Amino acid sequence: MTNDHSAPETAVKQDELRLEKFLPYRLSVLSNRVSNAISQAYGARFHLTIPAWRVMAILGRFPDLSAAELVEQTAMDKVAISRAVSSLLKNDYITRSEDPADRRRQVLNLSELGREVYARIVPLAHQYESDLIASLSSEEREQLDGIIEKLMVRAKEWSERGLIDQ
Amino acid sequence: MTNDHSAPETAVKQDELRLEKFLPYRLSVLSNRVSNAISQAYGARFHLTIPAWRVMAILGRFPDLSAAELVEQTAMDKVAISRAVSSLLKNDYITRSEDPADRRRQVLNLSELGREVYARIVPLAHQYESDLIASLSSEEREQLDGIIEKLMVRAKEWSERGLIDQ
DNA sequence: GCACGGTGGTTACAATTGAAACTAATGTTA
DNA sequence: TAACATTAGTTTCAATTGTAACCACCGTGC
Repeated sequence: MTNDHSAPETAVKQDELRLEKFLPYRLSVLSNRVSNAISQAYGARFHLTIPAWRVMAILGRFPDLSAAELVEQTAMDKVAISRAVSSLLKNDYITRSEDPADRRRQVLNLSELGREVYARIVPLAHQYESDLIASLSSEEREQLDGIIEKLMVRAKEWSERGLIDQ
Repeated sequence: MTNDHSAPETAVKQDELRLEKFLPYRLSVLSNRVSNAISQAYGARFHLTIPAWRVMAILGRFPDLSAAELVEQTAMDKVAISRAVSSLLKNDYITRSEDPADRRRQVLNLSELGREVYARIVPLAHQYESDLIASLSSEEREQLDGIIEKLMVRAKEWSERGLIDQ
C-alpha cells in the first residue's frame, strides 16, 4: 500500500491531460460505443439508420408532425430530417400528406407497417437500455438522470452562445 | 419480462418510447454538443481536428508510440490514426522516425512546436471540463465518474461480444 | 393586384468517415 | 531457405454528413 496521502485525489497536474479521465472524451467514447451497438441491431433487422429511427420514435409519440416540427423535437439538422423522411417513405414506414391549409407543409405519420416496426423496436430499445444500466443501483440511475440534465444545460449554452470567452 | 403494477410513479409504458428520457439518445446529444463546441475552439485556434488532438494528447503523456499503440490507447480506428498522423506531420506538430529494429514500425513524438501547442491546449481543455461540470456538486462528480465507468464496461461488452442475444 | 421578406423543404457539392484492398516488412514452419 | 501467415501502415472507393444554395409557397404592405 502506498502512502500517498500528501495530495488529495482531486488534485490534477494542470500541465498534462489524462485523456482517459477527461469527461468530454469519455462521453464521446461511451456514446459512440452505445449508439453503434444499438444501431447495428436496428439496422440489421429493419434497415433503419439512427436518424430514421429517431424520426419514427418521435412520430410514434407525436403524430401529425411536419419536418420542421421534427427538427424542433429532435434537435437534428433539417437536412438530416429530410433524408431520413425520404428513406422512410421509400420503406413505406411513414406516410406524407399535404396540408391543404399550407401547401409547403407536409404532415408525417407512421404507416401501418411503420407502426408494426415501431411496436417491435420499442421493447428492444427498452431492453437495451435496461441492459446498459443493469449494473447501476437505483440511486445511481436517479443521480445519472439529474447529472445529465445539468450537463446538458451547460452544453446547450455552449452551442448557443459560443464557448468560454477568452 | 415482469409486470410491475406496484410502482406507478416510475412505471413506464413499455409500448412507447420517450426519446427524451432514453439514455442512449441523451448520451448522444450531450456528447455531440460537447465535442462540437470544444472542437470548434481547438480547430479554430490550432487547425486541429478531434482525432488529431487526441493523438497529440496521448503522445503528450506517452512518448515514443507507434500508430498501432495509438490505436490501442485511443480505441480509434487505425485509418483515423493514419490520417491524423499525416495531418499532424504536415503541421509539424509531431515527428516520425523509423524503428531500426522493425522497419515497418514508426515511432511518433510531439515536436517542439507540438509540445508548445500541447502546453497551450491542456489548460484550455481543463478549463472547458471545469466549466462543463461547474454546476455539479463534488458528490455528483464522483458519482458520475463511477457511473460512466460502469456503463463503459457494459458498452464495451456489447461491442466485443455482440448485443443482447435474442 | 404584385413586390417583398420569411418559411418549409429539397438538392448539390464538398468534407469526413469506414470497409476493404493493398504494399512492405517480419515471423514461422517445413 | 522457400512458402506462407501475420503485422504495420497507407490508399482507394463508397457511404454518410454538413453547408450552402436553391425552389415553392405563404403572408404582409403597398
